[in-house]
Amino acid sequence: MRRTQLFVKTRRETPGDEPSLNAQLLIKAGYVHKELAGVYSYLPMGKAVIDNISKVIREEMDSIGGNEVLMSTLQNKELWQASGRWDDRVVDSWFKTKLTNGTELGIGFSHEEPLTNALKHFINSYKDLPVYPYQIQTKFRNELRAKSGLMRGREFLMKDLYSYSRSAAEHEAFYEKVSEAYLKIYNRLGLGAITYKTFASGGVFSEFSHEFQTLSHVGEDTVFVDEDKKFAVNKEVYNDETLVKLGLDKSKLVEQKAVEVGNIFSLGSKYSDALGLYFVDEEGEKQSIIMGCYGIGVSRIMGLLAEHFADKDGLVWPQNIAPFEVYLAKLGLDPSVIGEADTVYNRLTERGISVVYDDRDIRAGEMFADADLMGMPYRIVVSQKTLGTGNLELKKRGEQAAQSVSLDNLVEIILNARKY
RNA sequence: CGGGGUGUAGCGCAGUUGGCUAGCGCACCGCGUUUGGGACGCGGGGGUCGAAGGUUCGAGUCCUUUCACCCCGACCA
Repeated sequence: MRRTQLFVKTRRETPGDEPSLNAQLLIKAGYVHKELAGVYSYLPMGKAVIDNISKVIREEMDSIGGNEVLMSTLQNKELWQASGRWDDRVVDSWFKTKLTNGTELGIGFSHEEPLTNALKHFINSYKDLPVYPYQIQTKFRNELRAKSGLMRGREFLMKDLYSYSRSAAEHEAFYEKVSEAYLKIYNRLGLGAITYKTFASGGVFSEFSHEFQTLSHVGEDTVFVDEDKKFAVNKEVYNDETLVKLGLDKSKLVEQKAVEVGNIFSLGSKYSDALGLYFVDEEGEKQSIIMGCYGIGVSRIMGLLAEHFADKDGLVWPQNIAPFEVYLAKLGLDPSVIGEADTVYNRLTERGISVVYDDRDIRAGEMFADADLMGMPYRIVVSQKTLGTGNLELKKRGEQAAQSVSLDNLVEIILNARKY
């Protein structure tokens, strides 16, 4: 994309009402627009980052048998009354609204009830199970206090997967598969080394659950990490009895701040029974369905990545997450420079490399500052100087030195650097 | 929801014990000079000072109410 066709503009100054680094950087660099406290809109590059994160998640969900769906945001009150979750005393983060005729509606904060209800049209026999629907969709939660930029919003993007299994054993096996898929996702997002599967409280319907916690000084959670076992325990459930049960050595645990980037729950048959979703087994007997739910905060991860991969000059995206792999800077208005930059832009684009081409008539310093702030992994410069060498100038974001390389080499370097 | 802070141009801010035409920087428009790390000069446009009400000859400034944003806490299936 040409910079002259990209409507966003970077800012020099930090927004005064955003103390969190992730929101500061993403607003300054033109990735998001703040609508309200805890409510952000995604501008073109922010949308691209969301899509790139979603792509990783989607591929891993599909690989374990996920079926992607997109559920409605407006919710039927009766379904939630069936499970006992309509009452504000049970779920205090509801947003609710009304039809003009007075009928109350909910605005979805999760989707166990409507999804389970919809599946009643398709699940009858043991032959129809197991199934694993998931979606990447906007969730609404009326948090008392939004904070930490994109990391804790009232409206946010979440991947939610639900499993419907025929038995506890079948459920447990899938729960483990999801856990492994989650670790792959965090690896591919560049967070693998600092993300830990974490023992946590189970909420209402099960004794325990597992969270995935990424170590970060901006985290709201406290966990105790066993580095060797790559496992952690949330402070909420940290006690001697739990440590014994988990086989952890208290002396090896280190207390750390962390961001919850995922959570997996066993739900038993609470929702399937409440909504009347059953199956008939081989003997013709009606049986309960065992459910699980598995969440990943997509927009929260975007905030975390922005916060984690940054330096004093701005964002530093991993190559598979960056909205563009290349920031192509054309210096000056000399026709031969413009011609060469156009050629480079076309060649890279033809090879499937995503490029933002800064074709504006501005000074070099301003372009470089923008390139750094926006955080694309590669910066390529075309100028009178590079024309003289016959090569192009390539600089990786985060490194000081630039190198002089041919267009063909440059394409190879960028394509070979793709890890996933 | 308790406590604290802040609302002045798109953004960041200043505005004295109430005083005359509400300022500065960035951004934006025009002209010129510049041109490899956010250039400079000259000229210009943009404001119901968060909102409502009140006190006063006079309110950005004082009072009341209210809304929003930020922080701490509580909360976070």
